[in-house]
Amino acid sequence: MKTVTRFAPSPTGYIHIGNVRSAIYPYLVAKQEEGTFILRIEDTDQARYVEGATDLIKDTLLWLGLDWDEGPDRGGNHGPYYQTQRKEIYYEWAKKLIANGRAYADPTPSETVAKYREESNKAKKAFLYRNYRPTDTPEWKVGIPLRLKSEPKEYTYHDEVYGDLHLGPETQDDIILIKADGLPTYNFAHIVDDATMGVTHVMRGQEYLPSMGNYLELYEAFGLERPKFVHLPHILAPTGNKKLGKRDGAKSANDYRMDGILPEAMLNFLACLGWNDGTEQELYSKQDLIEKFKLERIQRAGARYDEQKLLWLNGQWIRRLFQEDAKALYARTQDFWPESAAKYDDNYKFKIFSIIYDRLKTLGDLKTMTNYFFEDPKVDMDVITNNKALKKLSEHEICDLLRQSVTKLQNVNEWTAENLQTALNELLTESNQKPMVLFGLIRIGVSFAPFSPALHDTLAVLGKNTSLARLNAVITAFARD
RNA sequence: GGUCACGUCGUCUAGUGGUUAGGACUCCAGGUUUUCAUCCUGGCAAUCGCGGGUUCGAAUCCCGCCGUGAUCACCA
Repeated sequence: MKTVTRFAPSPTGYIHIGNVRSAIYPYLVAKQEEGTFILRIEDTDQARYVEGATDLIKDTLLWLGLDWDEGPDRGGNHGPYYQTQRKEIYYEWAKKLIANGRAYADPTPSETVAKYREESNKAKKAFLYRNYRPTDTPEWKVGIPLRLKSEPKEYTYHDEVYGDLHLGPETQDDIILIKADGLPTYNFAHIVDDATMGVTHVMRGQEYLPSMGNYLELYEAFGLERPKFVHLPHILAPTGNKKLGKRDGAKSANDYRMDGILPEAMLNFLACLGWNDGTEQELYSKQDLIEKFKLERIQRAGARYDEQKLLWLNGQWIRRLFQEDAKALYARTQDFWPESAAKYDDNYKFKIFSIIYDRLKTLGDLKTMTNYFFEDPKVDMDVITNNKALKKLSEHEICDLLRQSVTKLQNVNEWTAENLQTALNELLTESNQKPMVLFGLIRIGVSFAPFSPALHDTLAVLGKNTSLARLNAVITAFARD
């Protein structure tokens, strides 16, 4: 049987990164078995529906490279892929249940149901509606909630992550199948959809584990074969033990994209949060993941969301992708340069990127780390006088050193990194200074930045005119004092 | 309260009867002739939730306990 998996989000806003993983794993399972990955939009909750949320979700999936085989924009043989467009299918299935006496229309007003619930809560008992099942039920029609007529019993099932599990009769209840607004509940719709779409692996968060009793009963009532169940552990918030949610500041994938996190790193990070292949590998490409992912190696305990590791992974990916194809990676940096870079061409920016990429944690770092390549830095004498290595020198000595440097550098005819390296080394012996002092001084004089790439690289990219002009500007500033 | 699940360094984890309990992130120290970062080397860090048992031997098997979380919607 062909493997079919699905990601079925609700368009109630952006999907935060904690939920993205439940799209990644089904994708990997489908791809590694040359199966089908379906995107289904579960938009049956009209109250929480957010306009544009579907686009946000699609963007996120596309950014991460999780393209779906069937679903919105792609079509497929099992559509429609929006639940609100599948009403007729649900009604048809509902009628099967009514016909064999496993569902009934419930005329009980919701206020009364609420009262029942309150009673149970007060008595400190789990609320089971079947204890209040009405005896006189009308014929079902849209407008009246349709409930499952549960026949509670023991169930045993296998979960690919959690192993063999069993559920007692107390877990089954007369759940609502179709709401008064005529739309199905998740509990009912997902089973019908998965069955009609041929889904072989039901993958979702572990919060659905307690509802399995009801689902198992539904599969049975429909005479359906059970799909494989894969419940995923929660991703925990950075602090506390609760699952990560928007309230903990769980950001959207788009937030990370704008911060300059690479999708490769995000995919790697999320996939390995609660999963590993048993080796000591840390860096996984999408292809690696597709080849090596194994459902049974998913952790059972929740994994804490640790942004530190994401950042590290991102740095690793920046370096790796640069080695693989520097130009291609550079092309992805367009939105991350400081404003002052706008008037410079790609050639110049690519040179900068080439000497600074290996100290970036995110592409966003470009914004703060490259300013001095595009505009002359403000000459700030304090930066020099407060410098640890330069403190010991008098202003006079510093000035002399600067002049000596300018003279030396002026004689570098072909302004290349190699030649500069040579000149700089000669200058070191001639001036009889420590690298910390001499190079530190030139570095600051030319950038006034807390850190920068290797000095000879920086000077080479900056160019002869700019480099010398900046050093002269510092000399002038000293003379003025 | 009922039901279910989970429990190895601060964090992510390896580990399925015999290991000095391994790796990664973070942190610290040293090195790579400037800074920052990369990279390399080394270090700190888990009495394997606790208590019993089985066994010559247990993180690994059994029992009990504790802790944590999820769930008990006309939300998904």
